[in-house]
Amino acid sequence: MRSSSANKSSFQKKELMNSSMEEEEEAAELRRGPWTLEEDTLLSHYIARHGEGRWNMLAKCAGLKRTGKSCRLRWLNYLKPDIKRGNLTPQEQLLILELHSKWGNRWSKIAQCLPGRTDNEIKNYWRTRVQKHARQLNIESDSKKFLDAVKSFWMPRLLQKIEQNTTTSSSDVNLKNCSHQFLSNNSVVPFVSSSTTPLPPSTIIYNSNHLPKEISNFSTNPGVFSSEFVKFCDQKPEINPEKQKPVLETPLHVTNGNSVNVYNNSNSQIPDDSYSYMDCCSYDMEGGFNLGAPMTELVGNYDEMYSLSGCQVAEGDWFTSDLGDAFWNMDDIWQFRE
DNA sequence: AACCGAATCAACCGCGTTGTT
DNA sequence: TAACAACGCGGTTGATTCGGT
Repeated sequence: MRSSSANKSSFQKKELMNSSMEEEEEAAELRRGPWTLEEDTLLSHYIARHGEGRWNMLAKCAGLKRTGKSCRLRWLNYLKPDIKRGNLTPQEQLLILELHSKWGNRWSKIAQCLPGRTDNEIKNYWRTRVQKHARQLNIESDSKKFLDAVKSFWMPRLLQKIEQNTTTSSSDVNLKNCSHQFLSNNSVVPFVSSSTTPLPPSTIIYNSNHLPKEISNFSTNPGVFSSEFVKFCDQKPEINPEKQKPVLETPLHVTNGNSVNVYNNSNSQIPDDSYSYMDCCSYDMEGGFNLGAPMTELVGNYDEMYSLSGCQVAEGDWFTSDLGDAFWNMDDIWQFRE
């Protein structure tokens, strides 16, 4: 990338000087700072006609006095039609927290799991909201301590918020309105139910790398999907041997976006390698979802950290008192400006 | 109404990676 | 295989907005 002009002929040197002067002139002409409406229109129209890519050339051909880099960024972060505007939903926040705990600052990777959200937006969310609270608590935001606090207080609160939204929302809210399905190739598509049966809005299924293999082998009726909250973790928790097996009092229905699959204890359909990733689930047999129903027993070490319904925390943990209060009082976390 | 600090977020920058010649 | 261009990512900056006094 970095070239030296040493050992060049005088002709070459002259050429280089000319080209660098041209570059300087070009650079002087280049616009910086906020984009104008006119520039946005130029860029959008050009991409609509010619597609994206080759950004430097695109910038010139479109008549934009911007760097290719700047055009790319403007398109990806702002102009692209599928960009989602507005505040992050509790579901999205929850996902960010979980994925960040797994992948760290891999913003673009995290963004791939949140359709319509950009890496920049997620990065900003993390820095302005999450890190802010870490600072307030005098904890390093990348420390285990903070991670524990997030898992123990923040995530349950988000889950609670999701539950609350579920109760207050209409029962015929379809899952497609508020959730996404994470497919095995890591791409994410909005869930579109083939059924007219109302689906619970809080269902999240993600990181299907670890979804049971059986999922694709089931032939099922999509209309019977009724798990209230099903979540799979990509990160294998430390398993308490005595608690390894999830207790499914009723069959568990899991959707991969295309079909619904049923698991239960009796026929051991949940493969050993996958049930341990099951974080929590609850199920209402009757097709609706029953928020009053007890949660099915949690699996893995997360159950010692919290339960979905009660947000219980093991006694004696360092964060249960003062710090816990600090977290509980972070009401701004749950405020969503419209 | 004016000021000021904090919060937010769009945009920039540097650098590593990937693709092309 | 080297050189270069383009791309993409993560960190940082700075303009704008918000909220309190």
